[in-house]
Amino acid sequence: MTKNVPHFTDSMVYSIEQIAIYLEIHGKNFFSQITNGELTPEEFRTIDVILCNPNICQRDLAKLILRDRVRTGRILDALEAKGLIRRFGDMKNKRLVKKMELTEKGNKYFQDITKRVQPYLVTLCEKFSDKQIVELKKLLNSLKEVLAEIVKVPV
Amino acid sequence: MTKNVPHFTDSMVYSIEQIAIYLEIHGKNFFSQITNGELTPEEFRTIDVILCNPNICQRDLAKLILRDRVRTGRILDALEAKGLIRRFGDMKNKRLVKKMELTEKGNKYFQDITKRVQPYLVTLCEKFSDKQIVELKKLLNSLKEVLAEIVKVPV
DNA sequence: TATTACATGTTGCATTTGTAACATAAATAT
DNA sequence: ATATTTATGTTACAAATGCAACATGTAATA
Repeated sequence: MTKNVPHFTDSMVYSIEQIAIYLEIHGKNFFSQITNGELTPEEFRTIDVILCNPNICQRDLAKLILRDRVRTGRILDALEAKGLIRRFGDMKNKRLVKKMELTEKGNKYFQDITKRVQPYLVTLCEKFSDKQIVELKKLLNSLKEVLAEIVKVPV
Repeated sequence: MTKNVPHFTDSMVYSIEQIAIYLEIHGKNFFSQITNGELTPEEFRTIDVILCNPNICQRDLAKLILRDRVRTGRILDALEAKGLIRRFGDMKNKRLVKKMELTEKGNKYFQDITKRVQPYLVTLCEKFSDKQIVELKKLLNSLKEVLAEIVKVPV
């Protein structure tokens, strides 16, 4: 009697990966359009994380956006070059670290983009009831927690 | 009265993107370990799609794995070089196209990896009830359909 | 028939990303 | 006190990816 192993493409993981690809393609198109290529989706997310977590160093930021230190540094290089953030040295556990904050320009810019992103986020949810949205968010967050325990991010 | 725009990082989209990053990191580690770097997660997924969709040409495959033709072609180059698939010319709408099929070796290899992937997929679901799993899959598939309509994949 | 558009796959180059190593300095161990 | 480990950020090179263009052949159109 042969064991019936299900196809990977029927798994939840595959669905999420496909959704992520869609989101990536759309994000790239969307941002390149509404910002004239001045801001990438990843840069946008990073700014939001910086805003929600003031006074963190680069490595802490890396842990939050789940990217390694090199990549995180490069994102910040780009944001700094565009004048959207400012970097400054500071101490953390008696160690010199680099922290960052939004500039006036960055803040204004970010507010503007954030507003323009809303309609898209709403569109995605239109097919779902409020209750479904809540349920989906809850399940996704649980899944994220499971993954956070299993997966070690190289930071 | 200021409008209260929610943070992007509180959105469902952000959660999914983070989960996807976790899955990517883990997939890379996992596959590089159990296959000694011989197979990437993307190659594995591609093989599964090929198996589930026999007799398709490269472009049809590209549409299914949501990658452009260049990238799809390169994945197939790699799989062919490893002797896991065979490519052959065929006709589709009076047009010469390239199709592909698993080799004996590829089939055996794939079955083996598939079995080893199962425990991981199970682990991810452990925290959820069967009912929750069903619900989550259903919601994700709906979301995927919404995205499939909105996002045009450049193939 | 000539021309234009579409479908399919590939190539070449620029950009992005990943990996390993380096640099610095503090904490810890010997 | 000296050596080793840990934390943080950067640099340099290799690998992967994206994008535009090409190549070929069919369909559609003028």
